[in-house]
Amino acid sequence: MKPNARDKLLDTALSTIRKKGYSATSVDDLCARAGVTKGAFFHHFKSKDALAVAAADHWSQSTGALFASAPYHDRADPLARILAYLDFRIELVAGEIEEFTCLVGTMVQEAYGASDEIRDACRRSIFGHAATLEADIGEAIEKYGVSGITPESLALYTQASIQGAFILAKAKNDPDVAVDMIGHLRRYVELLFKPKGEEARKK
Amino acid sequence: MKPNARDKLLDTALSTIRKKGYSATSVDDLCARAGVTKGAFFHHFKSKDALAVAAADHWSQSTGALFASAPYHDRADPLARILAYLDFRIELVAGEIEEFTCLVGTMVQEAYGASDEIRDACRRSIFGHAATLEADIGEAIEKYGVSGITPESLALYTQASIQGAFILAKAKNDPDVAVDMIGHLRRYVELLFKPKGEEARKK
DNA sequence: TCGACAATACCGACCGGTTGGTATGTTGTC
DNA sequence: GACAACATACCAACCGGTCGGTATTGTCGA
Repeated sequence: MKPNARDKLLDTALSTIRKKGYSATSVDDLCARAGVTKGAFFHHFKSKDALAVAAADHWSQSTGALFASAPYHDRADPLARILAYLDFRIELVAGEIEEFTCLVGTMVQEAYGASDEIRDACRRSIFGHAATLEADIGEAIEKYGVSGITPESLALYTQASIQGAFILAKAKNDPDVAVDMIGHLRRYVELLFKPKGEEARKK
Repeated sequence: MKPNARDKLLDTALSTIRKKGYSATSVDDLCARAGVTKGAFFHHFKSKDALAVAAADHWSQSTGALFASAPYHDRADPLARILAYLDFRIELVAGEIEEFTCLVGTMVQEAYGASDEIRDACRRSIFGHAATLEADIGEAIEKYGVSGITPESLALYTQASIQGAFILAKAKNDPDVAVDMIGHLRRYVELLFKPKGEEARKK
């Protein structure tokens, strides 16, 4: 089972851009790491920016598969599913920083003003993943009678908090701070859905 | 009052790096925008990375002055001060994206793996600003009898959420989503400190 | 008050290496 | 023999950084 040049470049792009950023990652560097030639690169991608768009889509696909098969969907209660999702996000924060941070969150910061195509690919990835949370949030809102928020808005806020957690982890060069930040996000969700006047005792 | 080359370069760096990212901003570009020559650049900064560190420190200083003189300190109640701070942050989200997003949040994503000096300058800026919130949070925790969180942790979480809000605004190319995200952060703080007889009694 | 000197601020041509991108093969497969 | 999948060689523009030089300012003794 031999991966072709295109797949090797895409996989290499994910790790390299996450570690060095998009602009600082050169085509030559990518080719050398992937073990392919420059000719192969421009055979599969018409430009460096096109590779970035393809990498963002590849990212959407692989992370989509990861979350689709994650265990948090099993819970019967919609709030439990949301909290289990956040616990899963906490579990993912492990090892080196470039291994758990977000490709598209990193890339959009650099490229939002330079390339509409890259920005839009990153938007699709982030907002698309957020959309997968909306059903559970909507159910929880209805079940627990919460008012004043929409499923879309809260779903996006989970992603904002997690992206921000990655920034702080990078700044401090310490994954633990990201775990702490997602813990706050988890507490927010608990407080939001906590039935009034009743203390939900769990864990 | 004629600004010297160093100050012009620093001011230019803030806006340019916020718009294009650090790696994509060339020394020539900076010099052209600032109206100075390359000789002047390397007279004042020994390298491009040194300019980045100086720009981060300059950013810390100017934002520090902005928040120090902001009106939210006037409130008598510590929780009111925190909420007024968040309202102030919401007010700041106006105009073009590159005018309200965070220089060091953008820069640390690119440079955390490439330069310890830049990463540390960004860390000082973010964590230093967060530290200015700790006193108010500490007072509010004591006054409202909240347990389970530390002032440092919550202060950092405000910054994480705000940084994440900027990422989403960039991805969507829409400042409004950032306002919505900071609104969630504000709601979290309200819920955290809302007097709850039952929870205050226990533990 | 002044000239001598030094330090600082700034200039712009220049350098070697790297950049994204192209033009032209070569190879394997149907 | 057509076509996709690569490889090789190459390019002009650009990159961060250097260097020798000049203009301006500060200082201090006479």
